[in-house]
Amino acid sequence: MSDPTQTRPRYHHGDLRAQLIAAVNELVESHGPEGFSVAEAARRAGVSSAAPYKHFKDRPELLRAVVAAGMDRLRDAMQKAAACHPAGSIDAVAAIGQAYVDFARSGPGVFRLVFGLTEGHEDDPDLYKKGVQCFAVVVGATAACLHRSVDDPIVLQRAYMLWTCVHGHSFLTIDKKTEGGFVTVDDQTILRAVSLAVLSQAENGFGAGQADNVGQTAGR
Amino acid sequence: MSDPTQTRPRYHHGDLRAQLIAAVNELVESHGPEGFSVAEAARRAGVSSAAPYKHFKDRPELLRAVVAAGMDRLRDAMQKAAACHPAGSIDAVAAIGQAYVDFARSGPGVFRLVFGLTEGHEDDPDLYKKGVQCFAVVVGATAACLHRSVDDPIVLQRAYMLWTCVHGHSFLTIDKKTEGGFVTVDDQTILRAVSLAVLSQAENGFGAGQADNVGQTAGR
DNA sequence: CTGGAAAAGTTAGTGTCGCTAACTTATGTA
DNA sequence: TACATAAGTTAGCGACACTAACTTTTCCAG
Repeated sequence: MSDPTQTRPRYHHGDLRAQLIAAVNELVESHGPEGFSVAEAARRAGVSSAAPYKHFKDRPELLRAVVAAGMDRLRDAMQKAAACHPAGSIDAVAAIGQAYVDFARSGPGVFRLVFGLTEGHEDDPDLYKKGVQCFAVVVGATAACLHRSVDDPIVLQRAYMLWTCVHGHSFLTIDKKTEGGFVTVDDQTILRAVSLAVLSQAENGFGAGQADNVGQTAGR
Repeated sequence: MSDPTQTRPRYHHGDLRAQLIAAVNELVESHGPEGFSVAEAARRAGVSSAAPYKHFKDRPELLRAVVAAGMDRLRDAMQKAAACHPAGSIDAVAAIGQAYVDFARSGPGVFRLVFGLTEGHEDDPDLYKKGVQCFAVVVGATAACLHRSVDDPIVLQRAYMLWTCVHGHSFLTIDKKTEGGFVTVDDQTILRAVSLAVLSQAENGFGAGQADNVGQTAGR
């Protein structure tokens, strides 16, 4: 009744629920977050404007389903990205960050829905759990990198710092705040620089040798 | 006709324009961004629901005015914060960051409006200019700190990195993503750590002595 | 002063949206 | 095969964004 991936054959007609979520995804990307309507989603799914309310209590609940699906995709993408690099490497951490930024860029509308808005969905325990799951990926990679436990306060703090930077970069890029030519940063540069800066402090002094090639890169 | 600060005496009744902006500010804080209506704002200002359209072309334009006022406040706050510390000091940079976070926390609705949404207002040249002005404050402090010119690519890049972290932290705190007890970060800690990490790289190796007291702080 | 243009407000009305109620139809199962 | 229920329908309500047409106030030129 709540898993959009498996089609439930006992349902009356098609899988309207999944179709509605897909429609909202499209609408959100083309008209911005909040720039959609239940009515329009129903229209695209070929049903009457009242039909969605058989599957979702109200508009926010439909939105929440879209957000939940988005968070699942984000978590999967980050896990997959980390798996491509040696456990405990800075590359793994940077790859997670890159996955995050890619997710934001490939679907700015949904990304904004997931993180930017608050139509009462931060109180939803399901979404909260998914959020924790996402953060857990970052924490895991951070812990491995620092050779510490996943509940070590230092690990949590560093993971959070990484998150803030990646999150901020994601938001600023999709908001086009980096355009105008006066800022030239590619993802690789910023992600590696931040990972290095945040993750090497707890170990020894700092990887001083790496520090100066950070400012050079420009293209991508 | 567009300056909400100076009252224009030649107008018919009161300064409805300013009152509407104020009303929307309140509504946005109490009902979330987008959780307001032109009609409700008019009601609060004591006029008919059609009156606002004598001052604003449509809903997005009213929104844009609110955003513009918010950006002005943000810029002023950052400038004021920086002025309390010696030019070129890390304290100045951290204070700017603190002002940014405070702005977000004191008015999450407006903050989200300024940075999170896209009801066509990133194309507005006025808002774009104000955005650049805000970033210029960060760039200025960064340049002073690094003893470099404000158009030095390294300065711009470092300023951008600072921005991403502060921006991300702001968003995650107002989204309550830091609650749940598993992350304990106070603003001071993260702001100083980030400023240090980002700003000391271009100079020499790194301020290694400071590196380890970063993880300790917990309360605020 | 005064007359008129224009600014700033009004009411009334349209189309859309969110959502509900009441009804109809298909489906799985006892 | 009967029937409970899931899944759809139409009709309708109240709210909202916005417009048109009208009224009132203010400013300013003569």
